Amino acid sequence: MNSIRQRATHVADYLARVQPDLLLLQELKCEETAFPAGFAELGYQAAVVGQKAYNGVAALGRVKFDVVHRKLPGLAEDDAQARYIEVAIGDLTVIGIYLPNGNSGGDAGYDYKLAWMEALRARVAELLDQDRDLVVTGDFNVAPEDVDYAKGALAPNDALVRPATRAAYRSLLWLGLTDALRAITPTGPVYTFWDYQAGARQRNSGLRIDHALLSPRVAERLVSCVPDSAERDRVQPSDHVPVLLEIG
DNA sequence: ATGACTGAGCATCTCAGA
Repeated sequence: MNSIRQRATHVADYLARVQPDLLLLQELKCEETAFPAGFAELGYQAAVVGQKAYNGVAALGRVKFDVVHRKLPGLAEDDAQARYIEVAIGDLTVIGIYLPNGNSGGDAGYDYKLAWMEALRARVAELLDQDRDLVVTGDFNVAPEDVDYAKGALAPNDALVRPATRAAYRSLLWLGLTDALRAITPTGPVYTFWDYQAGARQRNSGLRIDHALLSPRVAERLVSCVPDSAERDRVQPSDHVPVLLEIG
């Protein structure tokens, strides 16, 4: 979801209703000091990586977790974009990402997206080499296949579907990760995002760009993975909906 | 073919989002 300060009650309602063990948030659009404090009284510990105006990620857990990284290893030392949080729940590593969109900033903006994806691939490879159990989830800003966006919802050369974007995404998957939503629903459109413009929700002109990728042992425990599309029809909704992942 | 919504910020416009 975008803009946590606008939608703190949406999140609180979701936590109370669904009671996830862990909730990963993206596109907070606020600094850490401005992150809403009220989730603690619902029993959730918060870890926030924020910045002014843009980006921002967080983890909310009712299970105890430790923060392992607040920046994606492998990026430039002075990279200040708040897009990555890596936490550990015992033997399980969970990475929450807000992957760069890549449509702004010209060639440099798109190159940054590809560099970010390569750094993510390298970090995931490192964790798999260590035999860690792993979930990588969040807003990937990648529609992996043509079925993953409605006709006309994106230009053919959009940074979310450009061949180099999809190749980078496949190189991540091919480390041995399972796309949890596609393991549950192998074919057909399943969207996680509908634009605010031009009646996109009413026309079901959506995208599948929010993913949950599982390492092999975690994939064996997969029970369900489904976007909560009803959240898109709330008052003042985010343009993204939550993706609920259940592992046994 | 065109236009279109939302939030944040040194703000009545620009930038970014996707």
